[in-house]
Amino acid sequence: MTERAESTDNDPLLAGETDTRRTADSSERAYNTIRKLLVEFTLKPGERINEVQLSRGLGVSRTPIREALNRLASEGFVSLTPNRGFFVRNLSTEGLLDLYELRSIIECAAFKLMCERAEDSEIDRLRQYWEAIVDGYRDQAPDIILAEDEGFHLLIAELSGNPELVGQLASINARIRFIRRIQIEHPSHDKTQVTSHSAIVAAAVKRDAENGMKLLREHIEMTVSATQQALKDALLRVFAPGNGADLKRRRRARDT
Amino acid sequence: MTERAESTDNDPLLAGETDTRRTADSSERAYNTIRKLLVEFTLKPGERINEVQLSRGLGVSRTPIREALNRLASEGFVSLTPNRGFFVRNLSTEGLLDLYELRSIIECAAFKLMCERAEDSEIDRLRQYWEAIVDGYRDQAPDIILAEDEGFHLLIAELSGNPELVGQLASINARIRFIRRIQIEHPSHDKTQVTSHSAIVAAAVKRDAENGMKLLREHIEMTVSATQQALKDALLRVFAPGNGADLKRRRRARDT
DNA sequence: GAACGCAATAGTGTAGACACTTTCTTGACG
DNA sequence: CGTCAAGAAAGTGTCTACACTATTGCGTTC
Repeated sequence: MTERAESTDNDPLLAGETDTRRTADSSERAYNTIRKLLVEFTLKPGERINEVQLSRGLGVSRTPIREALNRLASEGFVSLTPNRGFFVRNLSTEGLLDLYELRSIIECAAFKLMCERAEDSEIDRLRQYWEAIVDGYRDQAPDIILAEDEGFHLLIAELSGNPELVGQLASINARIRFIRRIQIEHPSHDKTQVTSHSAIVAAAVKRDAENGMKLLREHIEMTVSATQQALKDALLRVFAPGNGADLKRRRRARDT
Repeated sequence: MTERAESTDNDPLLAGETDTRRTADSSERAYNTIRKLLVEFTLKPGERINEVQLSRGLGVSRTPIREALNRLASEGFVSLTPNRGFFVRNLSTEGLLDLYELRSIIECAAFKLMCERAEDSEIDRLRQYWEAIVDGYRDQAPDIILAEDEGFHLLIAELSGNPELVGQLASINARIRFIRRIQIEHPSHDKTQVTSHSAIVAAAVKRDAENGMKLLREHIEMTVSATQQALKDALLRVFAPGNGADLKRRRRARDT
């Protein structure tokens, strides 16, 4: 998924850009809005998406809604079954593990390639990026931490020199972002990320691919278990017994 | 124990489905048809896609055409610029290398995971798959070779136990399929794949992750250079000066 | 009282129309 | 002659309408 060519003429190479579509208007706004609804669990996992209702809510017709949903389907947020419509895809604990595993694979590969190919000045850019934010890191708002963290890892991907890796990582990030946010806000969130990142930067400077990959792998794995717990709590909260009013008519629970 | 919290009915498990869309009708057919047009270079790299023309050609309205194009955009086949429409994305030589690199990363990781996790019976499934086709492999039609080859590599991804890897690989395959076909049909195509695959199977049986990954990496890298030449020839053929009839109005030839 | 079938309702899938933007054409002006 | 401008043509983005499918609700039968 996902790249997009930007402007005008066809920029010849597959422009490593990261996000593919830009419908400027309703369609784009619909995409962003619906994505937010998904990310914030306003649209709940397993739930059927009512296009008409959504289109009323957003004040546009069903056409841009459907375009946005199609895009979200390609990106794995929702699924579409023939004559029944779109459903919110639910990321189970298991699916989450798979995604994190993929992320680990991509990031480790990116780190290795970065060590092999990046200019010294580029590596230095990574160092600078981290040093610029490391001090206030712990104290930021969750959204800021999240953005800075994603930025750090994305920068590694960029320095790998392979735009496809950037695209992949960005796409993965988008899918697990809501969970990461939940995890960051969760009481169990420890701030060892700071030391992890510093160590990773150090490995990069030394171009020690092996060690850096190991650190990355551990860094990612470390968050997984915490995230699992956070996810479980979040799902419990969203589907807490007693607020059944939300799920008006859910007789058939088979989804995805 | 673990998941299966009490969210009661809607069990939150993600059905690890891999592919998400299924529009059954015009939209699905449009998707397949357009994708074929792209893969076969009927729609040429850099070219602007005319929705009206396409919809006439397929005998449907623009609505399903646009849905298909949106999907193809998310998958990287085409790009969309705001008020100008969809363009055929052109895979440059450089972009091709990036894609192959990504493929190599995914496949190697999948192989390793397979070695770690797969049941013996599953590994045997891989062996059987290959043995069943190895004999007639060289003599098949290009499309068959391609499908069998993809099937082989996809099976490895499946045996990794991570559906995300399967999805990623499938998506990559789709994007480079047309080039692979060109390469298979190209005179330079040597059939060393047979021995490569056999060696990879052997490594899998021995669960020798290191060696298998090395073989895979070489196997993929080996095809890259051949493919590059094949791609160059193909582009030359498609854009050959003198067949301007095809491109009715291409005043701006600035592409690729 | 429960299962079945049929009508009514809700919802998706596609078509066609219209508004607005981009692109092309033509003609005037330097 | 070349440049620019204005109008015409082509094309996209979105809306509304309608057909067809799935779902719900109700009445009938056993």
